Amino acid sequence: MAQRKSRTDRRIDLIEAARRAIIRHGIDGVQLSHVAEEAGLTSGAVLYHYPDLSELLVEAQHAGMERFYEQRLRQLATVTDPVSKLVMTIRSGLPTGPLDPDVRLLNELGGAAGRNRVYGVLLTSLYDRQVSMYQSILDTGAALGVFRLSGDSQSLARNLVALEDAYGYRITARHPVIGPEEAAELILSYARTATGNDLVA
Amino acid sequence: MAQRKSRTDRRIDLIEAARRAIIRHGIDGVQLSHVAEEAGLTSGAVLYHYPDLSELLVEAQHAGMERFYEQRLRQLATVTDPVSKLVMTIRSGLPTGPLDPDVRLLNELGGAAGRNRVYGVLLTSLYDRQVSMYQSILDTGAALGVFRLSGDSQSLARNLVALEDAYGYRITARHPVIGPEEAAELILSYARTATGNDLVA
DNA sequence: GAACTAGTTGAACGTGAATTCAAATACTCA
DNA sequence: TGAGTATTTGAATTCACGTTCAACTAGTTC
Repeated sequence: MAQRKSRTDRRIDLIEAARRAIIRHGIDGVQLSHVAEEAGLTSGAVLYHYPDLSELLVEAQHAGMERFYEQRLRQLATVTDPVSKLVMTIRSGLPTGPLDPDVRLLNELGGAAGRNRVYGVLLTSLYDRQVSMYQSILDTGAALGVFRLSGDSQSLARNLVALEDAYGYRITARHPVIGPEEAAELILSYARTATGNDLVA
Repeated sequence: MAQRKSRTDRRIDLIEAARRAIIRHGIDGVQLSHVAEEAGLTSGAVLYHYPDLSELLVEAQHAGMERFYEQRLRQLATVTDPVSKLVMTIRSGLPTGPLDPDVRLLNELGGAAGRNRVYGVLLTSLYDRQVSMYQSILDTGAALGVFRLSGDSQSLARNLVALEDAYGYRITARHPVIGPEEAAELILSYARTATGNDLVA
């Protein structure tokens, strides 16, 4: 028998297992047995904690998103210079490679968000928070006179997040020439014209 | 009994039916019976034409992509002025609204492309072709002295397509403030700095 | 219009997954 | 230690889906 765990511990495990299962089989292709296998449990045990699989999937997506976002914020807090912040943030929004689990998970939501309102709301809320994150970096840099913005900070921030998203898809789809480095450089080229700054640390 | 049709006609119908079924149920959630229902046939009839459902799905995705791309090219051919071309192309790459079937279909591929090589290749090739499309518009405009490009045309084109893609996702996910108009304006703001042109027709 | 061919149906079958639940097991606390 | 509770298992059941195929139907050809 698998190691017995407390309700809360097991639920955390299951959320992790669901994350992996979604990445492996797709948000619409994942099934109870996949999650059970990832968790090293039987289907019955999964059902004991989550009688409704779709609820577990939503929680898994939610947790994955929060983790992704929190991680970026945490990294951001380690520097103060707006230029470093901007460059670091651009890099932290891109997958490390085609297999990056965080981005793979987020990408699963893209299609589903058009069909499922809950996923649409989740994804939209992540986007908006990321926009705010960029916007505050841009505003700070402008206030300090480091950046000379080419437009309103919100529009620029929206475009920056949009670029991240799109290159995330390109990289996970294994574009033969656009990898993490190239994508970062493409976004940076936009960020340079947007801020009027060379963006060299 | 459903109207009897020739092999080729029926296959065309089935590809259309599969397109609708994918949009409704997701690329990983679609099943034989969904396609049959959309086509007004029984599962057996579908299987008679496509013994392997996944092949039909690939064909449906392929057809949808080609249609999307050809449509853009055709529209592009109706004007000659680089400014009009650019503005028109930006608009034609965005969904008309959250329910736009062409973009909904393409979005389904995003997540699947990370798991399925065939979908990855399809999506990558569409991206590259769209980049070429933009690049030739930019290059022409630059040659005519209408555009003063802020960087190499390939990078600018890559970013333009990336922005389209990303806003396609935002719109189908029903972002409360970013609709087709707003997205077009955001991309145009980038295109203006990229071309040094006001882009007013 | 008879023979042939291609397309379609519907029922039968097999498979695999979700669901249910009694029994087993491990932990908690008195 | 022993009673009680929470967690997990595994087997039984049910259900939904894909698959097969004989029969049927509507065209096509001669």
